[in-house]
Amino acid sequence: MTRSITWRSLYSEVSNRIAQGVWKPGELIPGEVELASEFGCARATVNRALRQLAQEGFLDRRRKAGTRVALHPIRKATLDISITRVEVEQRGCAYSHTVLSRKQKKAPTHIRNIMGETATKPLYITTLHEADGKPFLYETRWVNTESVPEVLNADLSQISVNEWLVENALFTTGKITFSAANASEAEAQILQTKTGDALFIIDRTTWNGPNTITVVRLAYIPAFKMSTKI
Amino acid sequence: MTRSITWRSLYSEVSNRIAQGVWKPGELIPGEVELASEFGCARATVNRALRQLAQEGFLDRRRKAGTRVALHPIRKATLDISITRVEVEQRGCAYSHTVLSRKQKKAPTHIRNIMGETATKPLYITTLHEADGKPFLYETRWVNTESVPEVLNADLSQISVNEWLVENALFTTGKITFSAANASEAEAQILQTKTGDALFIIDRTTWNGPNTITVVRLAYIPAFKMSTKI
DNA sequence: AAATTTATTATGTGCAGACATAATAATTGT
DNA sequence: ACAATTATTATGTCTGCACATAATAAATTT
Repeated sequence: MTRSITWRSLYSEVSNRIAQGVWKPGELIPGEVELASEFGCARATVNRALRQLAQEGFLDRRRKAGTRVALHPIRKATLDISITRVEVEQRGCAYSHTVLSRKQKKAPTHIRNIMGETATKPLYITTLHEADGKPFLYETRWVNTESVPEVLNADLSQISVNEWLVENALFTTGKITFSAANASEAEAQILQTKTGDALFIIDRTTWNGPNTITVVRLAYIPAFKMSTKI
Repeated sequence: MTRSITWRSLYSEVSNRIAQGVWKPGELIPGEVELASEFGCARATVNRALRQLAQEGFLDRRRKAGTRVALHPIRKATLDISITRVEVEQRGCAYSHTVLSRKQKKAPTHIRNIMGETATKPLYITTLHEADGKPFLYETRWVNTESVPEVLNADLSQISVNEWLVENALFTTGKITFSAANASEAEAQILQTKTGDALFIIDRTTWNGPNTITVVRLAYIPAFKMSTKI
């Protein structure tokens, strides 16, 4: 018996037709029923392939209107946000970290605006993450002690806050902002670089439902690059 | 007749169980058959929901081994990489651009290493993209004239290279690198900022099959931030 | 005990058919 | 001419079933 068409092979075929310009941007491609008969497979199989391509931004699909090749192929770059230890280890480096400070205190206004006024006395922790013993990432973090009271008793010398939170505080949504900033004098000293050097910055806020869990700022060393395929 | 379970409702239910810790990180959750009977729906529906959750990094699924809640929920941050015009317009600003230079010349070594030695005399174009008339993004781009010879005749005053390439040169794969860099004297002047200011940098290379299409570096103004939800 | 083979099992995928839904086109009423 | 209503249609999704595949566990041989 001949192997039947797989949705992946159909996916490839459609990709190729787009890549080679057989179907041009903005153009309406044949409907699912027509493609199913062309390729001799079930409509569900066509649907699976086209849905995937649409999700990846290659196609625009709308009921009744049909399926078009994306006019402005909004490529989606997917960045894997993992814990810092894994990030360092994936670069083939030995990971270590040092807790620089840790205290409960009143948050400054801009943090209270994010965490809400109810978050009295959050925990403020600064950590230096190291790759092969050299500075890699300076993390400044506010943890809402009302959402995650157990953090006050956690031993953060063995496992970083970063990792502790991932395993102990679940979150449903988050917001990430990427930007660049000049290193302040303090940051430069901690990261062993020069004041004013351009640092790659990630600001991240995470929530579990309506409750803010943590607000964190990650300042990477100047040499840091974050790559992904599209 | 009662409405049947949708894969989205099942998706929500499973999300909640993870978020609320009913199913904890690393834990094995019930199999598809069992869930299907619990929720009174077909296995395909369960599969659809769990597959989606796995794709988003909440679950780890392996044949025979079953489905587990992700131990290190590697959150995937998805950035939409669209053309600059759209990016500016989405910020509610009026878009314009100025071609600063445009000539065919021998590429420097680091560009030839990427584009390949065959790419003789690529087109080098520098463009300033403006939001509400003010500098927004400085683009320096090398276009492989062997892959895309038509670019030599394109009128890039009305439509930016960026946009022209998206519509005229299809690409199958690409690589994006995000980093931070201090503005050079020339960059600072073009972006109307100060030398040394931290700029958010995106380097992007795109290919169509084995052929390099273009190598581009985007230097954003210091105030630039790139956000996404996770 | 170790290595190899065989069974088992949960997910992965394919099919045909049915109905749901959203968006558009055609029709009707004013 | 315009607005409101009614088809029409392509995608979206659910069902029930079957077989494929990968990974593990069990059984067997060496």
